[in-house]
Amino acid sequence: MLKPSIFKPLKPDFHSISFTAIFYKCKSMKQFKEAHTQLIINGLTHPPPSLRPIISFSAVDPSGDIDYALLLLLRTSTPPTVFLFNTTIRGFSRARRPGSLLSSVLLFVRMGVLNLAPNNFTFTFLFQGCSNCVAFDLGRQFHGMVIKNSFEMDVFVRNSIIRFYSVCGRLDDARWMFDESSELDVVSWNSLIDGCIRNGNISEALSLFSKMTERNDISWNSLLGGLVKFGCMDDAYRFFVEMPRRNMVSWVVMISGYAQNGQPKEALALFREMQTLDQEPNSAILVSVLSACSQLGALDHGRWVHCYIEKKCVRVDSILSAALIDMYAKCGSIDLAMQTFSTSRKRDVSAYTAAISGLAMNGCSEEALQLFEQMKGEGISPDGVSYIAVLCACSHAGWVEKGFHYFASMSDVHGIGLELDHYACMVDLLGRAGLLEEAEKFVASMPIKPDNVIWGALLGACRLYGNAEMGQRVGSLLVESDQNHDGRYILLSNIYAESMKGEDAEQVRKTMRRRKVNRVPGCSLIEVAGFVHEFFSGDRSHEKTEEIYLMWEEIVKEIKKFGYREETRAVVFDVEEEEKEAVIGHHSEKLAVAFGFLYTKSGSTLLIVKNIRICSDCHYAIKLVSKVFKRKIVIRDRKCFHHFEEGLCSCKDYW
DNA sequence: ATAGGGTTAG
Repeated sequence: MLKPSIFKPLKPDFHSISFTAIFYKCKSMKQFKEAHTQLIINGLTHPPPSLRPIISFSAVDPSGDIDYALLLLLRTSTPPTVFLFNTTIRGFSRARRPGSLLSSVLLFVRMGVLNLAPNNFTFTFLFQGCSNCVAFDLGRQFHGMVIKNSFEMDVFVRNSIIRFYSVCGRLDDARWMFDESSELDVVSWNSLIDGCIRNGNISEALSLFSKMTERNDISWNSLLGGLVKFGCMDDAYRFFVEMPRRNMVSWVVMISGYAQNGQPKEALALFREMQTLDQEPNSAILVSVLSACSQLGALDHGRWVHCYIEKKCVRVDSILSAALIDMYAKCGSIDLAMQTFSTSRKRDVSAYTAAISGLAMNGCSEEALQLFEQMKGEGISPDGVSYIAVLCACSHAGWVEKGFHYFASMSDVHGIGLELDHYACMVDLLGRAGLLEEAEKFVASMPIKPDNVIWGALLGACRLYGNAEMGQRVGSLLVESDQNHDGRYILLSNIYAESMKGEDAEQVRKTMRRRKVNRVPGCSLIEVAGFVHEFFSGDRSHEKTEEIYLMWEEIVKEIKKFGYREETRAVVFDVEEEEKEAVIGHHSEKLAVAFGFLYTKSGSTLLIVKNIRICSDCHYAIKLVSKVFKRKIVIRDRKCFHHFEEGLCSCKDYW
């Protein structure tokens, strides 16, 4: 709340200098706007000195309002200073929204019209904008102007250019700027090293790093961050161990890196190490740990983090809130997710989106759309991510018309840019509904080039509906354009096999072998008593293997009484022929179920996370298990949740 | 009076 003392009393001789003082005390956009209102009410003109703080804040502060800054800048009674232009350009450069770079450029042009000469600050900010937008041609023109105006020896300008060329993929130009420099500082080195990593030249980055004479904490963290972004977690960890001092950022980079690079177990292990060193995690680390829990379906771990947050009174911002909701939802506990959502105090678009997508993936499409409408009713604008959740809800429920309605409203009503992910949802929607021709036409009509994900969605639908003709057409293209993706070959080969084209199926498998594409092995995770256990297909490495296999035999014996017969359709390409028989019965989720039966309280719900899609045999078997043994079983596969209960599945056998 | 390189979510 605004403190009245800032504004009162208003004296009759109040003049603009006093307002400058007031502006300097303001700490939020709201305060600034109220003070500005007072200034206008008092009939004062807009002399630039009064507006400086408000323009700076509006343009640069994360909670600012860049449009407000622009409005004021263009309305000052006397021409604005270079400083004000610089600040506003800086604001647009970091705004990262459509058209913001153009605004920076227009302001730059406007400066010229007003005969204001740009300075070194101006160019530094312009290059930031060009880097953020990867605007190579524009940046090169600014580089020309820098040379003409003799700013190229300014180390700040120079470093911003090094960074600019690096992100544009012009490592040679970046290197040239670096080598030609008479004055280099630690930032120049960090920027070039980051550029090398960005452009895939890890060895050059490491060699430069070893040549650095001055290395502060940021240099180390910068190197770690670059390696992590490039997926080189082993290298990153080596430096993490080696570095002289680790600060909070180092831990964040490593733990979030593991979480983002699909190594959630390593993320949790490092988090534990951090705790044994009595280091307090910050909220960024907790977010990453929650993300790791989501990936593993590690509900106990996730709950522990939630308790920790409450015990330590960690401030729950919108990111942390979304991460908590997402964790519960991805661990199959949609009730806890919704409870967390409804008790969270700040519900912004990300918290809503997490809840909507949680409902959607757990098969509660109706509730998901209701919540979406509620969000809009509260005046919160959806963004591109919220729409992915909405379209996903429609897709799972088979609501084609609704899906198209929302799809159209994205750009029409909310002005949100349509991205590949949204198109992929629509292809999935049509494909799942069996409208394959329409799906193919939809792809053909896309204004952006469809990527492999789009074609993959179409191919999946072909398999589901047994459309061999389209499946072969799409699949043959896909195994060429996405050569390293094992799933494409498997789908195509199965499509051939199912339409009695055994030779073609074999041909696809040969191609796959020739290209040395490895199959990602099916793997299921189950958390029992705080430990995550991992099972592969036909796995015999677990210390309780004998018991587990015996238990599964027992289970099979029982469900056979209720009509279970092993099915083979889905496993045509699962294993080499001779192994097939042995492995069908032992897909990883079955082993996980057996393990769960052995080591959890009877009657408790089992949660299993699988890395690939569940096959129809396992699906059928587990439905029966849920009925015969009166046990709720939740399996999260690559695509959606399966809540098995009383012999039925929440996916309605449609996945 | 302004600058640059390192961190989290849906």
